[in-house]
Amino acid sequence: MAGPAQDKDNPEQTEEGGGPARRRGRRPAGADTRAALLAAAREVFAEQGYAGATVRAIAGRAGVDAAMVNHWFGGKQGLFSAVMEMPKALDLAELVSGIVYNGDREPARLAERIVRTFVTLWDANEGQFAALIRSVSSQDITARVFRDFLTKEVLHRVADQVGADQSDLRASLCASQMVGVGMARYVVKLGPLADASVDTIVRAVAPTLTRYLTEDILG
Amino acid sequence: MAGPAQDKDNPEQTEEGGGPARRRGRRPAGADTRAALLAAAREVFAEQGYAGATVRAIAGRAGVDAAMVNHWFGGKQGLFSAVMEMPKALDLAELVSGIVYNGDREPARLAERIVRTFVTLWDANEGQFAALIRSVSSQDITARVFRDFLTKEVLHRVADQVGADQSDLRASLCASQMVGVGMARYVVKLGPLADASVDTIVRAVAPTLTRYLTEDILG
DNA sequence: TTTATTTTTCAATGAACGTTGAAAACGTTT
DNA sequence: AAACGTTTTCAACGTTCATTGAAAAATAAA
Repeated sequence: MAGPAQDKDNPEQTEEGGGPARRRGRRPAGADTRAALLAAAREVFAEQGYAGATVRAIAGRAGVDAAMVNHWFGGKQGLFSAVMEMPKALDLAELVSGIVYNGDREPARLAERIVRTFVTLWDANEGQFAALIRSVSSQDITARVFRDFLTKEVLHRVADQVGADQSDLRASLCASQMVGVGMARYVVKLGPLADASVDTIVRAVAPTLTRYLTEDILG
Repeated sequence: MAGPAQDKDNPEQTEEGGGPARRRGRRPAGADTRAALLAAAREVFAEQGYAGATVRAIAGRAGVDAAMVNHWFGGKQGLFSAVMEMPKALDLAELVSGIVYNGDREPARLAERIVRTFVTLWDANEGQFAALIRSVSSQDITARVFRDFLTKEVLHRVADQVGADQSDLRASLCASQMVGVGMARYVVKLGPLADASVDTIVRAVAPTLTRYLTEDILG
């Protein structure tokens, strides 16, 4: 990453557009440095992976000195652990609640709601899905944390809605198809799926989820 | 990555188990340093990502000096580009030929052959699928190269087998479900799919591919 | 054989990395 | 108001990184 001809290091410290140079010492009350570091770290780790993310870049985005990482989290690894124990879970969890606890438990419409909600959400936040995949595939412990979260907060709720047997397997199959669509549309950017409208994807994929939720899957 | 207490740097140079210390200068004929670097780089980039992979680690695994990366590829980026332009395509391409050019074009059996072949292959080579995903999601140009390869060498061949309309979309949907199964089984390691037998996965997933290949997908 | 060219390792370079200790600024307690 | 503890930046440290130039060894050409 080093070398003679390299033009990185754009300042981009915080939102203050060229205010007075920050003096040394404790800042005025109200600044939650710890939270700012957590938020910045979540972004940078997702964008760059663990090795690619530098402490200086994270601190820079949070608008504080790199030494604060050591002071608050004991080092880069500690910050990473802290990020992983709070993986921005609320948004997704609330989203799933909105899909599932709806009064309408008819499987075909439940499936359609799942597909449409997630594709619409991922379409709106360009790059969010790819960042999630990068994060999950970059380190083993990330995958473990994500799996625990997904199982507890999402799959079990979907499985509870369908009265069928093998509900865990059924919910996992649904998740696998949704992740596959995301990989094809946002990461690999396969033409036919990347260019398709939300409606097209719903028409194509929702029946697959319906089948996973209702039909006999084993012998 | 630096720090006071750190115990890395296990030699692990090449396969020669402690032979005479290699002398300086050109080595005897027959040693294809360029190819050795390419092979080592493919492994290390897949395992560590672009930022995590060091030139020293790659050269060490190839059994040569780190300076050879500059001599043969102009630097780390050049080596990465060279790796990506030859993404170990032959294995997968030949595999697909075996699945597709089989005489048996009946969609349901074609779908079953696809699912069984890929899951069996990925099961046999533990970590191969995860390494592929890490590689594809780590950098944009990797995703582009992989997409071009997948479209040309795999999807078009599958699409040619089914005489239906929208064959590109159909093949892409099949690929999305297979990638999703791989993510769930090998990367996130979702229990129900990670623990399931190959037969179970075939019974659950193959009908999905059959539907993508045959049924009316657009209203 | 002598000369030239290519291939390889070695040693060194400057940059960037994570980390640390001390000093400075702020809030809190006495 | 004075003392104390906490928070923050700064400056520096040692390490590791990618890269480079020169020397050494092998092959190729003369």
